[in-house]
Amino acid sequence: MPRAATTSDAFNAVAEPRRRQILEFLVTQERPVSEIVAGLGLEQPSVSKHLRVLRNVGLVRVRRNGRHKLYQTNPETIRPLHEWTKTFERFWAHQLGRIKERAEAKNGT
Amino acid sequence: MPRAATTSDAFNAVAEPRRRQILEFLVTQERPVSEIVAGLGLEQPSVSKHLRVLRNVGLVRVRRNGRHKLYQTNPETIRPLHEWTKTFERFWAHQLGRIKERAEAKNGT
DNA sequence: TTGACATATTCCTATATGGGCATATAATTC
DNA sequence: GAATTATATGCCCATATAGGAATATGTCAA
Repeated sequence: MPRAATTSDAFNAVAEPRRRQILEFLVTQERPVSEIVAGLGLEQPSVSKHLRVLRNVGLVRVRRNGRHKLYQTNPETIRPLHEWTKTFERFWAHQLGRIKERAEAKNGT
Repeated sequence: MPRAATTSDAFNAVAEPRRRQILEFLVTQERPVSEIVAGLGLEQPSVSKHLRVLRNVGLVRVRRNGRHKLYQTNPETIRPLHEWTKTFERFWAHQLGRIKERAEAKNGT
């Protein structure tokens, strides 16, 4: 079996660095494709393809405006990733985390 | 160019659901491979391969103990992912969401 | 050493890329 | 309609899977 499709979920979509760049670029403001191309220095077809992947997993929203299409990051879809990483937070942060960790280790949890 | 290697960074390594499972399983306690196999119901070679990927990006640590090898999640490596997702946090939390909702309602999206 | 247990690696295969390039679709203006 | 601008898609290719089965390596015990 090959690797899961980039369109299968946000985790896979976000694994690609350029897509992360695009998401960062589009989070403060909606922008047309041409601005992404110019702003990030990527080829236009490449940007369109990445946007398609991002749209398929709901990481961006589109809106047509004349001959432009305005894309914007949909932050809600990033939230589950945040929540997942957050479950590990207590294991790197404070002492309380480590204490709890040890307690659970003893407990077999 | 194909997709980046799963060993290229934590983002790619974590894109695979089983590897996320393994990380969750190993975060509270170090465990031998056999326990991962039993606990998650995966094939042993598959687990070994996933562990290799996780080790290559620093997401797990290994320690030999007799004929067992004890693996444990290294939460520090997940931290950058958490930080990245966190940069979007303020965009899903408050007013921006409502503004967007209204705009989309008008737009029919 | 031999045997048993634990883990890692190798080979194979089907599939999903992501970039480059050319081209198609869409919307606007003349 | 024709020309122009903006974006999307199609095709080709090299590469990286992830699973399955078989096998190799490693460690301990008798």
